[in-house]
Amino acid sequence: MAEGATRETALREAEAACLRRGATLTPLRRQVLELVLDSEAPVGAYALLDRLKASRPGAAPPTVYRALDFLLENGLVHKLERLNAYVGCTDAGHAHGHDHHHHPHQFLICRTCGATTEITDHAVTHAIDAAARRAGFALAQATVEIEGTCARCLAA
Amino acid sequence: MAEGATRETALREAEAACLRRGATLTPLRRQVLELVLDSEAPVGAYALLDRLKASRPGAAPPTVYRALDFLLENGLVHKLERLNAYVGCTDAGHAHGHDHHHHPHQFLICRTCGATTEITDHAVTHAIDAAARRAGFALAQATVEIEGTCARCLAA
DNA sequence: GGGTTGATGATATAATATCCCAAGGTGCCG
DNA sequence: CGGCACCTTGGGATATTATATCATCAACCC
Repeated sequence: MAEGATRETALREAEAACLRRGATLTPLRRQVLELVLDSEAPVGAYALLDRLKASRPGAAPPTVYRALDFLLENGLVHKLERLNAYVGCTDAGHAHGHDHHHHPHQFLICRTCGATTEITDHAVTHAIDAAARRAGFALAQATVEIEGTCARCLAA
Repeated sequence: MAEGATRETALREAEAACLRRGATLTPLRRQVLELVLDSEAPVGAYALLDRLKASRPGAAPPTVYRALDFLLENGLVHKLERLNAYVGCTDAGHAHGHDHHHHPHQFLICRTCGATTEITDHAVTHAIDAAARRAGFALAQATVEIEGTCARCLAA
């Protein structure tokens, strides 16, 4: 995120995805999405709320949580459970391949710089599917959050 | 958990593990561990606190969080990030194979009955290791939480 | 005794998330 | 037009999860 071009692309794709799904990307929701996309690292709900207040003084926790719920539902952002923070979905256009909004994905979270990378590793996905199947477990969604040190911080 | 024999075994192994590690399983820590082991499903910190108060009226949030921190450090319990809840580690004796306390593991969480199963699937572990390596990422710890419906609830 | 360390007690506060009710807007249908 | 259903937002209160801080106490070492 954060390189200008990507942000605009992501926003355009978000609007297209909502259109396809019959969902409405209202100004408020779009603004929260912009705030998430503008963050380098995962961003907490209350940090979003603070920034939102600059243009909407009346904003309260439910304001941002409702918008986040919508964005999560529609696969436009993801939540990092270990951090209680949110990131934009960078798997541009995944909706083409998936009717459902929860495409399989994993995160690499750097403990040093906080940067978070979304990946879609099919070997991981398959191994998890297989493990669930072996346990007779019907998988709905898998959370994979890998913590460590990113390549850039290792170099430094 | 929760079948009598397992509980006692787990407690004995916990004491042995602490001994090996030079850590002290004090009465308080042991009691919190018992409370976690006695729960069928993952249990929240404040639920533990309520139960703890029965025998320790003065207990406060830090009381239980400090005990949980110790138990997490020593690999005796795990935290489920999606649920903000805690379970006993059922990988009995993993400390024999791992000097460090964070042995690789995954969870299967049933949305219907809440039951949570810890598994250690080497294919998943390897796939994650490989994905991290490919990204030049030094893995410290991976959180894998698989949500869905367990075999028993599927049958019903 | 004096000093250090580790564990606990106790109060307060921070950070994250949800509930509830009301108000406005939009479209649909009679 | 009027009424109704639906979705979205406003706004306040509250619930839930987690940490900060300072004091106390016991064990141990020298």
